[in-house]
Amino acid sequence: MRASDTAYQRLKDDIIQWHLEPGTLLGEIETAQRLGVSRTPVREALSRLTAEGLVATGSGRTAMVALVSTADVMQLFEYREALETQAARLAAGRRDTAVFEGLRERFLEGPGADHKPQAERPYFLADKLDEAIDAAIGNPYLVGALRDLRGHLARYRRNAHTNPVRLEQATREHLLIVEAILAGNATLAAQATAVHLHQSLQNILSTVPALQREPEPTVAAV
Amino acid sequence: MRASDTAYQRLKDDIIQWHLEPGTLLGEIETAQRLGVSRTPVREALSRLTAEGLVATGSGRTAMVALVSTADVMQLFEYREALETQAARLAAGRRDTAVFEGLRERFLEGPGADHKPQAERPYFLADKLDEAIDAAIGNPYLVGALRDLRGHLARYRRNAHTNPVRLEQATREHLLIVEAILAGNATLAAQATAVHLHQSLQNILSTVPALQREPEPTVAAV
DNA sequence: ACTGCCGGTTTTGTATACAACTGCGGCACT
DNA sequence: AGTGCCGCAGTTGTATACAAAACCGGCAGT
Repeated sequence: MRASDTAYQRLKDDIIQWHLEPGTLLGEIETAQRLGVSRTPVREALSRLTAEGLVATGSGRTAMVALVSTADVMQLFEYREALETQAARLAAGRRDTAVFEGLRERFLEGPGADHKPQAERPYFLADKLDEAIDAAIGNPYLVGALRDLRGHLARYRRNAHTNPVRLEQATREHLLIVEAILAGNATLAAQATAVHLHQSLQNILSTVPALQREPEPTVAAV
Repeated sequence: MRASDTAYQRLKDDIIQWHLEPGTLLGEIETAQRLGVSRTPVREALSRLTAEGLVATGSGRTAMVALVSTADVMQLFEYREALETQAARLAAGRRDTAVFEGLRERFLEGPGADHKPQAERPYFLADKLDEAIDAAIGNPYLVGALRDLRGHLARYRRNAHTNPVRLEQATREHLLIVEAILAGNATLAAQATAVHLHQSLQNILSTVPALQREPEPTVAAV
């Protein structure tokens, strides 16, 4: 494996798992030494992460881990809504019914049916749904954008982990999306997705009580 | 200005203006010599263009100008629909009425009113509309995605240039979008945008008669 | 004649040396 | 005391040397 790929993966993982906190400065020399490679592959890794939006470059080209904020997550979800409602709409028109039949049954099954720890199961199924939708739409532009988006979302997952009530609700929302896609109902699939995203955002915002009352998604309060 | 920035700009312009045709191989050494810089900035430029999707990397990491095809433009427009309908929807809720009033009047004015050659005027106004929408939504995720998208669209513009009837029709469609945004009617703004995109796609496809009958946007026939 | 291996050539990948720039601290001047 | 300039330290930007890997051709063996 190439050094630039490992550098990219390690940096991305560190950012997503909050080992590198938002705002952390990523000097090329320092990062290169930390990862045990030279500046060249670090540069490439930072370049890719900057394109994805996980790293931001301030004045003078200093790279730092992108900040998070209530305004940011709201903007992220506006973007997410654009992509995922379209994805659901298209998937409803092109899905392989066998695949979504399988998904539907797994969502209906009781916990533990597929040898997964119960706590991880909702995330596991959600990932499978994402994969199935990606495969169904088969549009590299859209799928690529969705992949980058998921990197950002993973950073906020940490905040939303803790609520079992929400987890069960999310599973029901996912099931509805699967059923709409299975029925070939594009409009319902898109709207069920929009509902799910709304609830999901509310849940994330509720984990940051101090900031959730921000009235309007104003321009980024970096 | 930095060498990597000029390399990026020159490559991007060359690709958009078809000086570099789709499929052209972009060897690092050759490109570096052509642009009069070393491989390092060329690498960064190619990296950025690859992230944008204007350059694709085949097996063995060889870079080449991304291909175009009927399937590709259809996929691009699915992605575009996701982004631009959401952009119009949000803009209707947040627009500065003065800005869109100004736009509306310019769309209604006769040709030549703003010292532009008549042929360029529709493109000029369309760009202004894009800028106004970007400013209104103020969402870096969405605006960034729209910017990259426009690079791709510019490549297809060349095919659509020639039809004055379509140009006039497009201007009317734009006017409707402006008026919907101005009225704060998010739903109408999104739907008017969808209509415009549909017509625009039809127009592009009609310029490639041999391929337009392709029944379904199947997986990219590279 | 075809297939698979092997070596050379050319490419990309990485490391590093050097140049240019940025930001900061201290100093002098007002 | 405040402000602006200057120089230094540390950073990023670029070029280039070298390493590794992929691609192509020819050759030999079947």
